[in-house]
Amino acid sequence: MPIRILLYEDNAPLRESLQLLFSGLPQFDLAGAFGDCMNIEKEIQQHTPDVVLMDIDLPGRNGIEAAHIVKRLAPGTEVLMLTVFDDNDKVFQAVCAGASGYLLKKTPPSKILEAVEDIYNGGAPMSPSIARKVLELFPRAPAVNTELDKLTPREQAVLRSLASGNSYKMVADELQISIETVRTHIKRIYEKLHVHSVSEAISKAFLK
Amino acid sequence: MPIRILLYEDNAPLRESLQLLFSGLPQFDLAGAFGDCMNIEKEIQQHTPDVVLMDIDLPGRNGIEAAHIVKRLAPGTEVLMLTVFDDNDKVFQAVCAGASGYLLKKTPPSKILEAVEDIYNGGAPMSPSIARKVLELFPRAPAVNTELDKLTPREQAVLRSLASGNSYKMVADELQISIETVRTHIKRIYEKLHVHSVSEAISKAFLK
DNA sequence: CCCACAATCCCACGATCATGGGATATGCCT
DNA sequence: AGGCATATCCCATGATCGTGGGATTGTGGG
Repeated sequence: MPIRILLYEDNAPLRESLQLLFSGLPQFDLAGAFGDCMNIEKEIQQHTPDVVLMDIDLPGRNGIEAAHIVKRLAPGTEVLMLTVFDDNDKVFQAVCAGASGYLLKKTPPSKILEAVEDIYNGGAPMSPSIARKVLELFPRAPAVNTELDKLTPREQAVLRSLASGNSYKMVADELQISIETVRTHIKRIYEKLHVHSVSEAISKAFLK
Repeated sequence: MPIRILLYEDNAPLRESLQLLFSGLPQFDLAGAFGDCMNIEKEIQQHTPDVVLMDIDLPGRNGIEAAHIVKRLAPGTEVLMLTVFDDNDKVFQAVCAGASGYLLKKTPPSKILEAVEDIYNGGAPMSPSIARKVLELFPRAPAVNTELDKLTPREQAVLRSLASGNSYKMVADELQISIETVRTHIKRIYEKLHVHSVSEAISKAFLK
């Protein structure tokens, strides 16, 4: 069965060339191509696409809003953003809107086709520079981390393992040390963070 | 100038074949290859690599800890994780540790070389399935909270209270219910989330 | 009018955790 | 050489948690 696609792109020449591109290939079924997404609710419900190719900078209602709508109406439908922007803000908004892929428009057509198949198969195709931006969005702890910094690397490793839901024994296995050593590390952690349970330690170190 | 690389991989055959792979190419300079990262501080300072290829599952001190160390000692050095794990937890930890790339070991050698160049040039090479995991880590507004949504409002309140480090008794006081009720709610939470401890529940509901 | 579900409370038993003692070894700094 | 931090391991005891029952109330949908 071909991958059913909807395309939203206000630039007519680009839209038509993409249309042409998909029309020649049996593994794709371009169900529709539109210059704006003012009626996207109807179009989504009518065509039930597997993948939506979405430009960000659209007239009237932009691609970010549209992505939100798609994910609300059809959570299983994958949204692949296609845009000239690669600034942090746009990437962040797109990700929060539920997009699972993000390609720059300079991406060669063959890569776009590949990306559609990728995203349909559960992947998240991204231009390398976009992927980097996504990573940079993560609150990578540097400043606010006063609490975590009090712990030695080993203690941090123990706490991370606990935070992922492991028991003492599982931590011991994962870190290749005895359970007694795990217990000792945890005692130190409790002293340093002034807490008295695993969940309290996780809370102080990671959640706030 | 070639890209200077350090390699950490405990599987000797794989390590050696990667060594061989790099040694034949002038654009790469594999400065060292090690079976563990117990002395990584020294090695980083001595070789000042551009890129560190890091296995996650190493004996003694794992790749996550090592990535933290690398980024602390040499923030400009890029860390490319190479691993068999693609679970949310490992990916999250790697990202938080400062890794900028994440490849599954099944990745063909040619793609690994490409990824090293990508990461050196400011990209963030990731296996598609990994990229998807990274996206899923984001707190998406309309709720990727599939897990949290399974819980009733009261159960969510209990779990939030636990996540802030409270004991059963403290939860009971906070929510003005008896400790037995708290225990019952927690039992339901465990059933619904398929977990067996407070920290595991917190992990499933909030951290992933 | 039931029935399912949410929310509340109770008990008992075994498993796990928290805490207080220890101990040894290694490396680093002075 | 001595002090300090880190990391490893051991044991005992009491507190807390995890799990398996059971129970009552109110609410909303079929």
